[in-house]
Amino acid sequence: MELTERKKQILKIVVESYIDTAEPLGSKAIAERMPGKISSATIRNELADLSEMGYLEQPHTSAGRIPSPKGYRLYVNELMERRALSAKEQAAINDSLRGELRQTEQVVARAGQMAQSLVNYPTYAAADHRSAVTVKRYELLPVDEASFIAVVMLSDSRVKSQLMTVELPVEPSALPAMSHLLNTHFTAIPAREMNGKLMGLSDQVVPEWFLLLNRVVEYAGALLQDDSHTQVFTSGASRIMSFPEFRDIDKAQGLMHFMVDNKEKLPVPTTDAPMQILIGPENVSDALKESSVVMASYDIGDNMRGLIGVVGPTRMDYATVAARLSYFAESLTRMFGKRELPAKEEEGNP
Amino acid sequence: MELTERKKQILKIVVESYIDTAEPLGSKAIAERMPGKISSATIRNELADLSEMGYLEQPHTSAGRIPSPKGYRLYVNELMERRALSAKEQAAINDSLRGELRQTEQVVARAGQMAQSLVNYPTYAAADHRSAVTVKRYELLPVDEASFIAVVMLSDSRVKSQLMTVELPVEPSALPAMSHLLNTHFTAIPAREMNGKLMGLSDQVVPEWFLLLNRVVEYAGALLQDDSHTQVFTSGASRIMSFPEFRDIDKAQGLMHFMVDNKEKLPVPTTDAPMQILIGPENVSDALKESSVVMASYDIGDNMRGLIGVVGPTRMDYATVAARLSYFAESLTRMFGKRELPAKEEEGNP
DNA sequence: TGTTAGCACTCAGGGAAAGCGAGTGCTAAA
DNA sequence: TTTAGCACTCGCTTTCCCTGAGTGCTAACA
Repeated sequence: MELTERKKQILKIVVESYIDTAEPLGSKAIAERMPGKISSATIRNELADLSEMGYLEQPHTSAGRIPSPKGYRLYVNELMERRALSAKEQAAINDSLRGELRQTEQVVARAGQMAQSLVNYPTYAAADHRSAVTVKRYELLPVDEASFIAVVMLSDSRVKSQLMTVELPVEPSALPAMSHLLNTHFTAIPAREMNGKLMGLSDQVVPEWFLLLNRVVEYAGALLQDDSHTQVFTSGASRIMSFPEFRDIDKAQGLMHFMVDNKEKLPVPTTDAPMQILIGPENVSDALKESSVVMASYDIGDNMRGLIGVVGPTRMDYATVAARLSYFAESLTRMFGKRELPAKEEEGNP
Repeated sequence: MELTERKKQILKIVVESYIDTAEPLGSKAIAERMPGKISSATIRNELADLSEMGYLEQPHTSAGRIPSPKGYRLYVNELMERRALSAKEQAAINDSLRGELRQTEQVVARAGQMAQSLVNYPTYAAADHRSAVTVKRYELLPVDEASFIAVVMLSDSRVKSQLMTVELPVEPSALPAMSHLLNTHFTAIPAREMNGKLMGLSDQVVPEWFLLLNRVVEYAGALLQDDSHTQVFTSGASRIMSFPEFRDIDKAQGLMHFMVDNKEKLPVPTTDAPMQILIGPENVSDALKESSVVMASYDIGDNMRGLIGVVGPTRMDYATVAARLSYFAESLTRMFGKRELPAKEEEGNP
């Protein structure tokens, strides 16, 4: 059976109406919205075809039609108008970005919140390193005879530091030498290579240093493997419950549990595309089988990628969300994509 | 009217049964649970008295009785058995604390999660500084000709650092002198005094330094006022929905919204008591008027206080929650209360 | 004076029955 | 291929009734 233009048009009407009202749409209502004059009987024939082809479903025999996931997919791929944002909408986004740009570390969380207020669906946000982080430089600062500060500079220009106390007194004059040793052997390598390495250097290392160096190396290793940069933030999760499809408490709970207590398992993009949409059963997690997710990514510095996800019912307003989210992501890239504090790489420019 | 022993006993039975089943309890059922043989008619007389005194309520004329907030309050203050934990329960808590103690900064979040699994109600966690944080020491480290690392050590022994780039070249040799200046004038003072101070020192400051120093002072000021230590973590919030009193989607949403999107407004202790309980309408926030909150605090280091809160329906199992939570808070104080890296105070011991 | 038995009364909750109405599929004619 | 007509389906809502748990009150009892 062929998917004629008219069928597509009908599908589009059904999808958009259902997005709007969450009510099934019947043949008569469709007929009224079709351009030209077509009778409801004709529409019924078309509807039967569309159902047979799997683009529409019927909640029960005597109800109107609603889109199936396959129907949404076609809508998103072909039918949806890739709307540009109105000047007003763009201004709203730009306004929300103006001002409060904080530490790189907080950009992600804020971005999620802003997106939330833009799209009016729950959102989540996270960041990922595009390539492995390594240590760029160590610095040890004396504090008093029993403690010192370890400063670790990472390849993505983050700087981390920690106060450390050791049992054996620290000889302040020895710290530069130790820093040097660390900088020589423990930079630009992945965490897993760090573990054994100190052992291998035992002939070069004064035994008294060993404990202290070990502490620093352990700390650096923990930083590299630290998953706090993988931390996921959600905003407006409770809004889920205002959608009629989640008025059912058990469904709502399933989704809420996922969004607030299992954030880490929220989907991440599987492609490099600037935007990706997962519709209902296309989601891997069971909890999301009745929801859709729109994801967009943006650049932070030259080595990180931020992610914003929007969660909603399968009938979410893809056109609006996609338009706003992609504009927002582009704006973020524009703002944070080029590091305002360029990190000079050791290898340098040719 | 007097609150006789028997009345208290009846109240206790009603409260505990209602905590257990969330169902109103009738005179007959109460009579069966009373020691000795008392007829349900007698109980009914007592119930009428207790209702009149405001300790019990009736959902409707022909239902049994349920406790009023005043009834819960009496229960918590007088009737509840302050249970000690069984050895098994204590062991469970100790086990959960063993092992993964991370950075001080993460203790709070983990503590909330652990508490969650202990009490089976949603929890929240936060930390507060008992006294104002100030900067204890600055250190500026050269990176390259246009950037340096600012290391700021705070009075609570946290160490923060940030990479900074300045337009004017940084003369590495000048950094120690700048550090010294910062350490002389910008330590041990509150953030609000920092703002103007640099201006007042303009005669002592080489003009070229000004920009750079300003950046560092601003950074330090931001750290002191940083509210990230006021960040609130919640665990298991979605569990709220499994209580019958929150099967109503709108109630559930109200509370969820509060817990996941308005965490900052969750109650904090108003007294120094190790544990505080807020019952239903005793809560200030409207969203919590039908819930109860049990809060406990513990020490982190010598200058911070962690908070754990448990949120549940008014009929929450106060006895169990209070017992577990206080034991848990005590354990946390034992673990983190004395800083394992003692921060030497400038003033020192006498 | 407190306790108990008895009794009429109340009221939420749970079906069953009935009516409504939106929407369908099918048929036959245009 | 489109349209009008028609019988049929089925989820929702409303109404009504019944049941049973639980009450308050009264009068008798210890």
